[in-house]
Amino acid sequence: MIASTQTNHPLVDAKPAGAGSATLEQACAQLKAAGLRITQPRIAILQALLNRAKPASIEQIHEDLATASCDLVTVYRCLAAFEDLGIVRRCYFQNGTSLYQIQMGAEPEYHVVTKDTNTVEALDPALAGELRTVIQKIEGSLKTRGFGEVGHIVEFFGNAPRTRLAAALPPAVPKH
Amino acid sequence: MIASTQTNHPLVDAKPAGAGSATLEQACAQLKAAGLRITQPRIAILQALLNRAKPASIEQIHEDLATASCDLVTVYRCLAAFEDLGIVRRCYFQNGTSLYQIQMGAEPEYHVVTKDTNTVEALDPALAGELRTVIQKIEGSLKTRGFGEVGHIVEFFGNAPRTRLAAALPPAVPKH
DNA sequence: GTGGATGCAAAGAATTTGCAACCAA
DNA sequence: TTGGTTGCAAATTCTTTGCATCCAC
Repeated sequence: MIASTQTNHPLVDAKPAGAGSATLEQACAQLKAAGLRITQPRIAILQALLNRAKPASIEQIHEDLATASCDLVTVYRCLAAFEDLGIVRRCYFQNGTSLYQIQMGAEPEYHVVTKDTNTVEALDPALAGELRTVIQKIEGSLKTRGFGEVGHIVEFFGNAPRTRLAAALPPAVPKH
Repeated sequence: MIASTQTNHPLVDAKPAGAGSATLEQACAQLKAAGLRITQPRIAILQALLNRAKPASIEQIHEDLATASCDLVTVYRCLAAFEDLGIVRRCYFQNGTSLYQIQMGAEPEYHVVTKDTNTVEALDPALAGELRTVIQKIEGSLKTRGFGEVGHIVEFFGNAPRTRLAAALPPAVPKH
């Protein structure tokens, strides 16, 4: 259940790291390797994740399914399975909810979550690299100390414009 | 300075007022400054947080209150208020729950949460320093990019080294 | 055909809200 | 006195579970 830095799945690890962009095929291969079935809802959910690329909430993902919609419970179950396999990474949000993002064993990405709009942006690549380096050192150190299944959560937050703890946060004013 | 919030609470004086370590007086002063009242439940909760020093769940804090117990709802409300004031810092846990830790504007601490025992340990200080440095750079960069109220979440997870696991297996992580 | 997956409903858990009583300032 | 706080109960929201049905392999 952890955003492990590595996968344990030969099929995926064997893949040339060239991509960086996850594909539906890779994800399906991973499912298969784990003995899970390639079902219509799973494909639709993976598709939705791939389309977004950015972290999305369970609700958002469910809404994205549109015609290929399935039960919300199924989305929960599928995402849990995907997370176990390392296909998706879970991002923790300040209000306690989580967002899911396609990951596929690639290097973890770090981002800024904009609190008021609930959108996600990338960090400066150079700084993200530095961060990754430090995190790897820390995780290595933890493993040395004897910890198993080491993982981490890293999220940055910020407000894009103003917004103070307004009791009634006005809807993010989508374009008219 | 002597804005000394007079407390008739014996436990208060038991706490050493070391530099950098948060004290009940500081917390009370901060409450006062924000126009909030110094109530018995709030003192008890702050005390519990100070005694723990390490992140604790709302449930744990509530249990710690013992004789000075108050309603669980009050713990929720107080911690929310403390968080707004920066008196406590919230740590995000893998199962989606949060842990709270007294903070008081001091430098953020980073730790490892041991999944199986739900306990918390410090990181290697040197590595934690490196991490802090990178995070500060990133947050600075975000501010430059125009983000307001920048913040972050950083948590590491792992399973306890076997040696320690045998020692004590307290109630497992509150499942959710 | 078979066991894993799904849908639906219902249970649970965590957190919030409404409101009258209460008490710190 | 007075408005911030608390307690209790009920409501919400989010997530999980049970089980009969369904379908990928």
